[in-house]
Amino acid sequence: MEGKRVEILRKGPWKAEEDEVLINHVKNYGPRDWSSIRSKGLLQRTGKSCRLRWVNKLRPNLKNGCKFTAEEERVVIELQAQFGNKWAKIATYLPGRTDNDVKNFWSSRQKRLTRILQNSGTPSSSSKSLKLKKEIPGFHDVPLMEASKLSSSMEELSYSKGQSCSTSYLEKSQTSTKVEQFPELVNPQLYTDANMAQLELMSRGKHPYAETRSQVFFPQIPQPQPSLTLSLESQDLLAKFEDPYFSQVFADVPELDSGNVEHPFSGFSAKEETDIPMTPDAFFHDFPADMFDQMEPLPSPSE
DNA sequence: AAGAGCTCCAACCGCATCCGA
DNA sequence: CTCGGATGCGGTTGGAGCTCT
Repeated sequence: MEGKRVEILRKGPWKAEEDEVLINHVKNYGPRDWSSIRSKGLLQRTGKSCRLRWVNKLRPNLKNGCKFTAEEERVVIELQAQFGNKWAKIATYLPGRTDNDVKNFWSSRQKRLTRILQNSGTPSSSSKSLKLKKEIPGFHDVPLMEASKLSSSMEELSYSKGQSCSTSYLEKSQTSTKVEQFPELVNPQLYTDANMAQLELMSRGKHPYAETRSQVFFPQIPQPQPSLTLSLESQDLLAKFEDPYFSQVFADVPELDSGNVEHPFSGFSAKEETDIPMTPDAFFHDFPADMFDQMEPLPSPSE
């Protein structure tokens, strides 16, 4: 066996030192040449493993450890209905989220939905339903008049464990048309976690507000927001530009600078949590001319 | 307090696609 | 055109940590 070096391939959880090596590699060479990391002897990890680690954990501006907001939930649910299990594609619409995040979110949601539907046949069987109710503090305290806001209200209410996360571009673009404008019922399949919790209560034969009200109850989801009326192509583009890593990483990579990579959102995405320094005009200035062709025209102020 | 059950998520695997030689 | 390596993607799994009884 001489001449044939037996390579020990590391698997499993990453150590901080390994992360550091990986980050250094990306700083020097960009997010590519993953397999050279092993061939250079920097890490005993496969290129695939390195890439995955970078994409899912080390990439800048990831919302690691943050629960999906109600808005993100809605986007995932909507896009899943549209694209199917194209997690990578869906993830491009959710800044800071990876395909793995979306995939995990969806599968746990599916499990939960399955369980709820099963329990709906056996209302008394769900000791776990009680747990679910507990996961949404203040659930029973939401007055009926607030029901149409439930989806957004639950954004804060439903994630007892998750820290609050930064507002995404998507959310930001929609704050002026928050969900209170959309009380009407939409596709019942679009249950958010919060809605599912209500559904679960229903499945146990108990309306969340049954104690005080007798109105017909149904989970209420906001309608697609204006930003979602963009053509999918444009959204793709937006999502790419939105990715903060797009500029951050390449700014550090000299050999990639030749193209002078600069995206129209630079200066925006990095500060999206605080304020938007650009004027609306400047903001749209660099978009492709046809980008808004398929947008539904907003009513003019005079109307 | 302890054990069982459950959820979440990081990471692996296999297949598909891309791309350069 | 073809082949092989690199990369991307979606499905799956295993373990840590949490909740419930």
